[in-house]
Amino acid sequence: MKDDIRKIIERAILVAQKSGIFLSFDLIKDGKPIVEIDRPLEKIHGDYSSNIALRLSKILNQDACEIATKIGDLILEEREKTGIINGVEIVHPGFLNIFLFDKYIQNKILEILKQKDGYGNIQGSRVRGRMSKVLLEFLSANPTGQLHLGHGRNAFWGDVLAKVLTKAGYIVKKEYYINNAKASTQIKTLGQTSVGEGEAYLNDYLEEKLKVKSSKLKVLIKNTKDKEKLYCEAGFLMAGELLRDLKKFIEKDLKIKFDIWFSEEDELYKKKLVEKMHKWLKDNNFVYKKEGAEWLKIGGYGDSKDRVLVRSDEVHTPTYLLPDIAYHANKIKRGFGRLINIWGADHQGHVKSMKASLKMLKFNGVLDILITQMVSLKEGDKKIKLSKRKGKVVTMKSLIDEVGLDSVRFFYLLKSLDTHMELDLELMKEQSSKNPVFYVQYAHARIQSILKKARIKNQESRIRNPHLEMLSTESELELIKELLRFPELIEEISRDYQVHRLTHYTIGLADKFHHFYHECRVIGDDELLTGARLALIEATKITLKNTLNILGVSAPEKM
RNA sequence: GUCCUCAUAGUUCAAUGGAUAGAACACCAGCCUUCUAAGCUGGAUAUGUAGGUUCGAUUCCUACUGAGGACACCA
Repeated sequence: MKDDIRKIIERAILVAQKSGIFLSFDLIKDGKPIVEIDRPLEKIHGDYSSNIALRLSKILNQDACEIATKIGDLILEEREKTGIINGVEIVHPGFLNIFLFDKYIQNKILEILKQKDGYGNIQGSRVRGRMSKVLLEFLSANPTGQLHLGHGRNAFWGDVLAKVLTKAGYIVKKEYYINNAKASTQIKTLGQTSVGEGEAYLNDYLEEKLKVKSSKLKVLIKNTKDKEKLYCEAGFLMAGELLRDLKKFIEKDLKIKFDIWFSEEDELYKKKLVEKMHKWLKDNNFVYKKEGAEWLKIGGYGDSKDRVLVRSDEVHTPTYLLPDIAYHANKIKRGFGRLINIWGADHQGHVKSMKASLKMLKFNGVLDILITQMVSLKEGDKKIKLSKRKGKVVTMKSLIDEVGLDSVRFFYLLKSLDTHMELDLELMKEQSSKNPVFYVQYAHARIQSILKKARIKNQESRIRNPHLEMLSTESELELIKELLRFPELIEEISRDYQVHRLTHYTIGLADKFHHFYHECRVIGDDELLTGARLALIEATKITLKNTLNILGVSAPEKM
């Protein structure tokens, strides 16, 4: 749609250049077309608008309105031939507002009906080869306990982004990185707690888990003399058990299916990838010794300073940096050209390190790291800090049990990742009945109800060859235009990752539908009109359902 | 002290540099003989402060104020 319009404007500009009306200039700048097509907020400003004349004003040293007028005239010359743009309007200071033929808009319904679940898929995606392969790593919570409220953002965002990118034509793998290396501090600490010699990570949940100590753990305690080794092994064992719970919760309760569960211990340490990376870095002169530790010369690659790679302790344990580099090198080796990581705000300081280390590896693909800002809690005026270790831990489980998954997902996905999300637990519970998710779901249920009635009245077959020109009232045309935004949105989100725009879109779409419902009766005496309107609500249902599917929110048949 | 993010209506949040800054909740006034009133229609209220860039700034830049986070041989 947007592309069609862009092409028409570009063609007009080329014609103007050829005939000497405009000087010659490139239509593409920095890899992007200079002709931008927007959807105006106000409908009196057209179906689409372009600021091209304002942009050209400087290049051509001409008044923007004059330029817009010239382009507009050329577009109108092709009006009948293309059958897309019906009219243009030039508005101060130089906007080119575009009005489409109703027929062109109406006929788009047929495409939606034809594509069904596939509606919204971007056809003929521009990305090919390695760059089309995306590894999306998210959640990756330490296997030391349950998921808390902060994890929800990461989890839902990643899940939805994966679906959007898939629709946009990428091949996406969702990966969960299991931080279970025996050499790591958190596994040792977990192990220490597990054998009853520490209190870190201890809470009701873990205590419950430890009560039913597995026989393996008992054997381990009995047979392992070396304390250090005992902690490592016990931690690893316990992490495995906790992970089983976690996995089940993620798949069953959060309804998120990861493609790959990547075990740090098994995939990186056992397969000696950490060791190999260490050697490679040393061989390539990226490492130097200082104060008994090994340092990585990462400061020269964009990080703010050099970092410790291997500690000065007796056993020379690596810091997180070494396995992380090995991990990312492995992602690259697996053929992914686009790496996306979703991290919590507490890892924000490592973004530079990670990017710098990939520079060392001469990675020529893309690494995007999304940071989810903190979730804080309040009850009334009191702020509560979320902490994994101590204090009040509110788990995702308890929230979902209380509010329901649809509501929770919708609520989380309504907010940009960059905002500091403040949850009022009381309000959330209250909102479970006032949540906009019900507004959206209600629209879907309503459509189903009408379609069901049409089926009973044997009117359903009319959808097949609808007389779409009957859809001429404002509320009908507005609804169709809203449906047509969906693929545009998928395309935009695949570039800016702003998943929450999709959630807001469902509200807007439901809004347009409810308005239409109020204005127009679907099943009536006029058979042609009934058929056309049935086609319209069928297309609305498809679009709404596809969007809700992406969000992971159910589209109920009735409410 | 340095770095990252944020500051919009009473509240929770929107707005690829665009035109009259949008929703929801709460509040007020209307609308069910008709496909689901979990709906529709109407109403009041907001861009932290001071500069700058631009035809045009909530958006970009600088300073300030305030909030959260990160600054380890933890991950």
